[in-house]
Amino acid sequence: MITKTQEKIHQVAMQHFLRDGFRQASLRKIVAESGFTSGAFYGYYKKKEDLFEALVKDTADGIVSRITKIGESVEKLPREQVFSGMSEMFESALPELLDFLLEHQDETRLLLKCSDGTTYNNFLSDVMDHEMNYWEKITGENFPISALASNLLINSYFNLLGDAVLSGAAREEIAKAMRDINDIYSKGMMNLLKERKENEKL
Amino acid sequence: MITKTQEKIHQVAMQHFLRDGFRQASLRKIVAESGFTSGAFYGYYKKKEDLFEALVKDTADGIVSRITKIGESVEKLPREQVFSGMSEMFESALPELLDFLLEHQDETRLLLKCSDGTTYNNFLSDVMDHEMNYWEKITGENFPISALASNLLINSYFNLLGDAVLSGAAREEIAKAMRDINDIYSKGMMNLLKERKENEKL
Amino acid sequence: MITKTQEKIHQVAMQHFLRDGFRQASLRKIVAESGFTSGAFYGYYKKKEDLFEALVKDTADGIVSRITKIGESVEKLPREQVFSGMSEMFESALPELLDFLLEHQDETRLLLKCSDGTTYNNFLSDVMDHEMNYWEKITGENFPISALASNLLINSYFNLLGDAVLSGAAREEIAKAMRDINDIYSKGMMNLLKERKENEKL
Amino acid sequence: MITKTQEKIHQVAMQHFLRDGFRQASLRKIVAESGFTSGAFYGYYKKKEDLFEALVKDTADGIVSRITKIGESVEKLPREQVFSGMSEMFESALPELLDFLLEHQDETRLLLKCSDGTTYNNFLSDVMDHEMNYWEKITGENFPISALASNLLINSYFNLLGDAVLSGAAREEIAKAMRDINDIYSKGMMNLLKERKENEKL
DNA sequence: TATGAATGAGCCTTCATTCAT
DNA sequence: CATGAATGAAGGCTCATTCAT
Repeated sequence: MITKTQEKIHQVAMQHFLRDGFRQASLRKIVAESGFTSGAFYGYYKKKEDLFEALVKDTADGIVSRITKIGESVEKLPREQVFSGMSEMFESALPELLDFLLEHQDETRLLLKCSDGTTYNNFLSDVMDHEMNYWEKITGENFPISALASNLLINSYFNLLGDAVLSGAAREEIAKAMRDINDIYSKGMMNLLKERKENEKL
Repeated sequence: MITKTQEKIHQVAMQHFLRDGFRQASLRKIVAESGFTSGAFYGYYKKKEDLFEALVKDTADGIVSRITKIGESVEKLPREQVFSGMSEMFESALPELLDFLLEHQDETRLLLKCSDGTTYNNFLSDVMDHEMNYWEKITGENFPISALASNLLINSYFNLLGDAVLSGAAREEIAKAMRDINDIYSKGMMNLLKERKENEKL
Repeated sequence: MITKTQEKIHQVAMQHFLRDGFRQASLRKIVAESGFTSGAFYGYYKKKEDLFEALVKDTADGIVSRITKIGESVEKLPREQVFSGMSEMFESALPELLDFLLEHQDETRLLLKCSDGTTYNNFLSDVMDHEMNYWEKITGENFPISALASNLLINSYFNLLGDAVLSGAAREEIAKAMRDINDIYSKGMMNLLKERKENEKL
Repeated sequence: MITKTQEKIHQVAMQHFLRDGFRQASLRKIVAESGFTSGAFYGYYKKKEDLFEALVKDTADGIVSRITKIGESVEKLPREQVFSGMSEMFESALPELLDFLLEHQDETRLLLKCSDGTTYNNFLSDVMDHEMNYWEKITGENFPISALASNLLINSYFNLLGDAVLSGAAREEIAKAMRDINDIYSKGMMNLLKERKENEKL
């Protein structure tokens, strides 16, 4: 399905895109370093960006589906349990997402740091925007933070996760850090919720 | 101190840099759209990047000094109060930083989103790296999260702040969101700390 | 090994370099007049200077090797015969060098008159400097002219040869002139040597 | 007659022209380093080249007149004495010319090595061409070397003189070297003449 | 499938010079 | 006398892409 030629080009392109970013990377150099000519490349791809997509698509889709799954789980929760449930959700969904990202670190970096000039630019934000309806439930009458705040927090959380994966630390260290961070987020939110409710009663 | 010519160039450059990013923006187009020739530009600046710097320097310096000031305040706290104190610190320092960023929204966006190809690339991360010694105090024996986790959190916090400012929301809305988020962070951390201490006693 | 395209570019470039010198010649004009675009050029060469080198390298190497050969012959002479021998050496080596230069007149002119801005700038002086150890023998106890004088003379001789070749005169006329000039040099030197020796005896 | 402004510009221009050559030197940089603006320059000179000329004219004229004087002396010699006389002429005229050149070393270097792009390009050759009628006498029935050969030799001699002056050696060393070289030239020529005459007799 | 020659637009920068003030 | 803003042309070079073979 994928020829030796493509394989070689992919391998070299990965290095270049990681090092220089999509736009700054030179297709001619990638192709030349792969041992082929420009013409050969265009037998497989129509545009430079198609090469980027080839490197990144599976990982991107995997991330989207995993994040979507988290969203869907949250959505299914009864409104009163959204809050307590969400933390557990994250906690239980995190390991798989984390493992997935760690197994595709290069591609993740491509998506998050090297995609300027491609449709994957602002990949994470776009995903979050797209799935935002899932998270909207946590905003509302029973919960006191604004849509803006929750939006920022959710985004921030996934950016943080990306940074964690790309930090270069060992898997276990990252996992522990993320568990702690999850704790902080959820405890912080629960506490805020409780406090506000108490205030309301007065 | 700044001529009409520069003013016009700055104004047009701001639009182009915001739209295309530093690298992708064409100096020729900026200058032409400003109503001048390339040669005129180089009477004022030595390099394309100098133009970017001219647009951004004051804001960048302002951000650095304000963040540094927060760090220094935290550093001065006695170790036992770092934690409770830090939240207050942030809370009290935030309004000024926030106002500053909101007053220089375009420049802030330039710094955070359009600086690829300039020395301001990764501006926030660099600032945080540089000031990291201030925050290290919160990692240590009395506090249970790893250096990685605290590093990620601090970075994440300022990125979130940047996103908030650039969200386009009204100042008050942003300020409220940030106060809530501060609350969540600090309550979350205090809670985690307390819980861990209780666990230790057993 | 060399395409029609390169051939055409070489031909046009030769004219331009001869007329304007390397630096003053416009690559854009050369390429355009050759019937191609700038991009085409850079498929063959990495830099403007590489084009110059392509035109000139073989000739430059040929000159260096021929001059080196003369130097080596001189070096092998026993000290007492350096002087009488050198003249013969030159006389016998000259025809080949002269023919070589005349066969590559354009390239020679490029090297001697049009190389400003390239590594071949000061080509002849550099060659002479590099081979200077060969000629040093003629300076010393048995010979009365200073290192400066001999250095100047040797340099002058080869510059003169270059001028002769580039004079536009017919081969035979040039050859005859050079033979006469060789005669003058050698007779002049021998005479000076003899006279000084006689003076010493007194 | 020459203002402080011009003086300063001249001084800086001299350095730049010596270092970079006329063409490669940047007028803007010269003027700026002199502490003035481009506009100021054009109050004194119409073109960049005029500045070069201002630096060089007196020296160039001095050289021309001195060389012309040598030529005129040679011209006045009766035909039979051209040969023996010429050597003396050179020998007697040399010191003054040499001193003149040494006193104007910078200007001489400008003329001989840095004048590309000005009317002084090929200054020496042009002078020699222009004065060539003076030297033609030494070619002819009584003298056996061709016009080409004598032309080359005369040119070569003055080039050598220029190199000597610019060698950086001490005045006395240069003078001695030139005396020796004169000797070689004249002895060589006399000898050739004598030998040829003897051959003719046979 | 792969070549490799060629395109054409674009890049940032430098220059000598002019001219209104 | 000097300023300094502006010109306008030119410079070498890189790029993604096309296409006949």
